[in-house]
Amino acid sequence: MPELPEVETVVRQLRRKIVHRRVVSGRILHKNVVEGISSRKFLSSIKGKMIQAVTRRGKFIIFTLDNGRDWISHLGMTGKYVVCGDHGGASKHRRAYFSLSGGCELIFVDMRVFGKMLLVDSGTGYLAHLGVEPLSDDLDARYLRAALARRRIPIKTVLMDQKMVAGIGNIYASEILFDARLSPRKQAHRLTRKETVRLTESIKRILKQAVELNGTTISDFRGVDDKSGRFQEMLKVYGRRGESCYACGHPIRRIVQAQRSTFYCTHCQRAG
DNA sequence: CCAACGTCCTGCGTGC
DNA sequence: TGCACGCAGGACGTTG
Repeated sequence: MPELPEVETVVRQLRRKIVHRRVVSGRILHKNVVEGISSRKFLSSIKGKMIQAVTRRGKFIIFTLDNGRDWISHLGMTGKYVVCGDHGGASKHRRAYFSLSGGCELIFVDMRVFGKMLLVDSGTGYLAHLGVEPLSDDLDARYLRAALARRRIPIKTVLMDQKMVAGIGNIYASEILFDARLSPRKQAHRLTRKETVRLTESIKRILKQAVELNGTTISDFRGVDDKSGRFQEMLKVYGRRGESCYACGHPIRRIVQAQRSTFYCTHCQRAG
């Protein structure tokens, strides 16, 4: 479900509610949720530990524990965390349950079970394969130009490659390319210097705006406290197949790239 | 090294 | 009504 803005929203909400609480007990309700070790081992490793911080890297959530280990979680397509009996905790798609100190409950709900949680020693570099954080200074036109130069695939597909830039998914890839007036079909290595600068600016502008609006709520995405994001009101192309482009009036087209939907305006985003 | 494709899951809407 | 199929905000392993 979530891309960088949604995960950032979740992390900020979780931070307010669960930092400095201890894990009193827990239950894993689906066998595929914990990766690498058994559910039993996972639970015994986090039990009694305090959550010192909640942070984000790409689309991963990191719960820093006070025993030198990180509890890392990915929401997959449909995962979400519900805290303290907030709306949604009673879902039949509950996959994990944690009782925290102070009478607080943390519940992981995930219909499709693509979400994951695992435990790593802090600083082992489990997330080291991820590319730069798009909202940090690490992402600039120079970095992007070098990264794109060796890729012989469409720019849309490259934008979603977490090893290049971490956090962009299917919705924001389309929105970013519309903002940059670039065709999603253009081969990555064929972007000009000028286009690369534009793309860099669009990545930052769109993601920053989406974070400010608490992400995009389509179908069932909700923040931890069940508030909707508001970026869906800003979507210019995603999910708008056949509708008129707000800029030029031409119909928005849907194509499939790397088995994912891409939406774009063939007039505003001409190849070439 | 790179690119393309299948797979892990469940549920919903659509059309026959 | 039933059923097959396409679609869904992701990532990774295998194959060529």
